[in-house]
Amino acid sequence: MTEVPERNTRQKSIIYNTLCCLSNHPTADCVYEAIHDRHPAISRATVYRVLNRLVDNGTIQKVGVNRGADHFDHRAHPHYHICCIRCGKVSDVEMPYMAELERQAGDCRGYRVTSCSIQFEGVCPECQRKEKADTVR
Amino acid sequence: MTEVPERNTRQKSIIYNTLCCLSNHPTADCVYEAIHDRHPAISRATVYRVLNRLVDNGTIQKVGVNRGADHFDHRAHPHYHICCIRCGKVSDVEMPYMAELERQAGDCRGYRVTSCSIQFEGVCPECQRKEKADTVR
DNA sequence: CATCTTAATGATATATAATATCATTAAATA
DNA sequence: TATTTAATGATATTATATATCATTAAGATG
Repeated sequence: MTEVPERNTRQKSIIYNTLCCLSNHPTADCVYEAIHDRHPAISRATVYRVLNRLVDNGTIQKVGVNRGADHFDHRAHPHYHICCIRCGKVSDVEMPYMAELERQAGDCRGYRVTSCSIQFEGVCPECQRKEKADTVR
Repeated sequence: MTEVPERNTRQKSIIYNTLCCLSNHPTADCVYEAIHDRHPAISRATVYRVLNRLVDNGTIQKVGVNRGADHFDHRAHPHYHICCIRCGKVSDVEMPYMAELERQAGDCRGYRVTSCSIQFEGVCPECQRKEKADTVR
């Protein structure tokens, strides 16, 4: 039951810094690729492990999407995301966070609600432009 | 561009009927297992294909969850679901559907919003009971 | 500073979920 | 009944992520 001390490693700071620099909600693999050129010794497994640990920490957040790999957001505070159904890109949604939603579903079916996320899907501006171009052709 | 006719096969009706009978938001694999005893010749791949086709049809809906396989709901009309973080069970959430949410995020970042789902997570009554029992022990 | 304990890492194997491929079957139509 | 081709069954493959385990090194201790 005693708290296990967490060690600060070179890998952790590199992975976290890279996530912050990328900033565009990359997947674990994207973070790995970005790191790999300059730090070929850092393992893919370590990237997955460190990102998940940062999520458990509450330092960052994981953004699950309908299809494909999880994305990661270097900002931990609760907010919504939208995922492009064409290219998979994830962006922030500038909408007030509805903290009362969890409570609203609270009594339902006797569940104790622990989290509640809204997943928006759509077509990003770039992909809309591509669509338009294809239609004209 | 012409519409391709869809064929009615024995497998489709068996798979759809099984989904309706199970009713408890099973995964594709659960549907396969339920079918396999009585219909060993029906392939797992066919179960996946037919379920996805029914989703595309709008006959049923796919329920994506944070962790683990997608679940399927034989009812197509839009409503929310909650997934137990202990046992993975999926249940309906009796809460009015907020159709205006899509519009609310509409202008955001220039995305054309196509869908919006809320994913509740929590601990189901059964797992709460187990937890309590474990704490007492 | 040297030593010790063990958390963290790197390499790899494995698990899981789902799709792709392709020869064969059978539904719908003529 | 014959024809066309969508659908199927078997299997391989892909994608994402975790598990395993020997090795490394962070942080504490003397």
